[in-house]
Amino acid sequence: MNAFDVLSDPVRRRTLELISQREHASGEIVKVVEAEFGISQSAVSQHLRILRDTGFAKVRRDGAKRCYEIDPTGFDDVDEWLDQLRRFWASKMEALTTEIERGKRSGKGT
Amino acid sequence: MNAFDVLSDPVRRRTLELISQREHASGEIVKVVEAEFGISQSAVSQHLRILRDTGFAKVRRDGAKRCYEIDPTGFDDVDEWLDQLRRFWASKMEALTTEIERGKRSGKGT
DNA sequence: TAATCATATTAGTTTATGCTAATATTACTT
DNA sequence: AAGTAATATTAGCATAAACTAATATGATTA
Repeated sequence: MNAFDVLSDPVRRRTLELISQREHASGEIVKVVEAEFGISQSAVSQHLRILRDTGFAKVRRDGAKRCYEIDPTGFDDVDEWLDQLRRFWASKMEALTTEIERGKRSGKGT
Repeated sequence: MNAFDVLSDPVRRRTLELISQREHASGEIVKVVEAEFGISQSAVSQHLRILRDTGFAKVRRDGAKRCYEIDPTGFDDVDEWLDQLRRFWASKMEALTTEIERGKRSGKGT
């Protein structure tokens, strides 16, 4: 599953919000998400698996509990793609700015 | 449709790559996407509509042609969400760094 | 104005993904 | 060891979203 597919789900985004603040046990995430989205423990667990498999979350065992924390790795592809895209339109804007400056210097208004 | 949903489709991402570099007529986008993904003009047109409706693309009429260019507006939600998330784990990392520094000063290893 | 080109829209089908229900696994407690 | 708690997994169902085929719209050309 693609990094953008991962982020396209609201439950997964909410989960990432939670574990980006501090480590959360699976059960804690289930409680919040169950309350806000009305879905089952099973559903949450399946989302957690996706977050693990795609490098968005790391797990630590604490007895029977599993503690999830954010893993920045998953965001690398997203960042790279967004940055690459922005490089183009940033350079386009720069060209526009240059054009405007040129206009100003030759006294042709803003 | 959510901004992340928009970006979760590979055809839409490819389209955004194209129009971030320079304006493209609908037909040009269809050609590229048809070659790379093997989908119809209709499908591409439907994707273009989504990009318009969600603030990722702007259109200019040029006779019968429609010229698409990137609209940064659509990325605002994405940026905001990512930034917000990062603020948390950045501050966590900062705390960690501080902790490490403290260890160093009190001579307890790296 | 008829024909054609460029693009958009609609209806209906297919498919991927998210969900539930049930069950399995693993660890802790008594 | 049995019972319980915490979490994961699996199978099957439901639905949203992507696609095709057909058609509509709007601009250009003959």
